[in-house]
Amino acid sequence: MSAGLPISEIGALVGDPGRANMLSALFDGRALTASELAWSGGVAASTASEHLAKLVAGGLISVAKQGRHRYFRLASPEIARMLESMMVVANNADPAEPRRRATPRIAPNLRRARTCYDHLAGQLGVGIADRLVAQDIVVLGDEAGELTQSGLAWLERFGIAAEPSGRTRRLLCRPCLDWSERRPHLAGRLGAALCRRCGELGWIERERDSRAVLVTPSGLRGFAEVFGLSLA
Amino acid sequence: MSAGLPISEIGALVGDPGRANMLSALFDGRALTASELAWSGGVAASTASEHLAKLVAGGLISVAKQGRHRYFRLASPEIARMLESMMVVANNADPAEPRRRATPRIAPNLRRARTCYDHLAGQLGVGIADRLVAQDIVVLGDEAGELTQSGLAWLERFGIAAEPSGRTRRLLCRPCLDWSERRPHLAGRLGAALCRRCGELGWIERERDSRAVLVTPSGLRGFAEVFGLSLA
DNA sequence: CTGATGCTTCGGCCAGGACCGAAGCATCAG
DNA sequence: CTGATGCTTCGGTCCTGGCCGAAGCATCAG
Repeated sequence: MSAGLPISEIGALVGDPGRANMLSALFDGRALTASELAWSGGVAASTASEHLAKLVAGGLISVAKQGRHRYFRLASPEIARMLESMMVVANNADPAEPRRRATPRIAPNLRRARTCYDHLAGQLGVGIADRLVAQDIVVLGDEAGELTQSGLAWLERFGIAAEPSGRTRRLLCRPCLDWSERRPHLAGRLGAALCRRCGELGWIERERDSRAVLVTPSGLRGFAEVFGLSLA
Repeated sequence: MSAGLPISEIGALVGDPGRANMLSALFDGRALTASELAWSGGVAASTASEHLAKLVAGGLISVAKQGRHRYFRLASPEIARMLESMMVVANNADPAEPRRRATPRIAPNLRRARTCYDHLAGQLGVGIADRLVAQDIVVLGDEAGELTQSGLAWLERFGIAAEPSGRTRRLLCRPCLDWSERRPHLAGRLGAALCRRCGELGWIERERDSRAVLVTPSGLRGFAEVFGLSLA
């Protein structure tokens, strides 16, 4: 019911480097403790505490206390969507300027495979998207993607059941510009389902305290057999 | 190719009230002069000039000089998408806090009908969306909408041809949370096409120097006949 | 109980940046 | 040419807000 914040408040919340780094760290949908976020933000614990209080007050993140830890997470998928759209703009912006001090370097394991909110990103995510398009399982556009008829069958063989209802609750398939690869990977319900299924199959494991995803030995075989991906 | 700006820079650009107001003024896709934007931002011309320079440097807006005027517009549809997603977050955020000084009051004509980037918003926009859903012309979800079979025929009768190709270049139909009505209206290619067609029919006219849209007398009849809308 | 750990509050420092008015250019009208 | 208008640059003021360290609470381990 409330009239909501002015849009500038939202911008200002994301506009501080420390807070932006914290939000980026939360972007994969996991809950992190205040200490972890202080480290992500590159600030002292006291400063981080102030930042986190503002983010909570602004409704961008929510908090759950558990023992002597406080776990913070993004407050809603809308927040993740907003951050994503801001990343898209940030990546396209300002082609002339010499970079001030952009992301210094991408850790190789992050570049290899990581999560992006609830789906797979990095070389793995982009590779999967490429193969699904090449095999005519999905047709991908600028803002949305569609599952082909044969794609539906393929998915069931892979162990992902067709959605029962809620046909438009959340977009089935959406391209998401990959931050490190600069090419789209799959988001939306399909992206999340693929990520979940790969976890069930034991093909991937999430690393502690990081968005990085580890491909298991059986995953190496699986991605090669099913997707034709050779993950160097 | 460039690594792009850090996301915090983007946030900071939107994070100033003056700049945010200017961007909101540009949100309907039109080009405005520096003076007009100074007024929108509620700052002196000199201050506005500095803000505009920053927005241009950050790639959020582009400029075209024409005589002794300089016309500014949003640099790309991605920017509009980003602003929209930020508005969604702003509207949902912070249900507790007493509003600091939100948008003081919505001008009645803006509330009645206005443009939102390239489609219709306000009571008119929401009303159209309601009717199209009620008449089973579109099915609307949280993130996307679909045109029904009968809807396709209806659209052709209304004078909107089926899209020839580019089936997924831009999302056909997308709900967009209406800022004043707090309910969705239609965006995407369909929203833009409807807005354009209503203009062709002479049902609506854009007001000068404002996002407000005027419903003409023939528009009053048209909206009543075709959509069953009585626009008080 | 005592001590360690996680987090927040407090006090104080400091820089960035938002702001304005006046002056300086550019463009157009006459 | 002169004067009006649109916009930017410059100089200077002011204050918000980010930052830290130290101290204060809470929670858990022993």
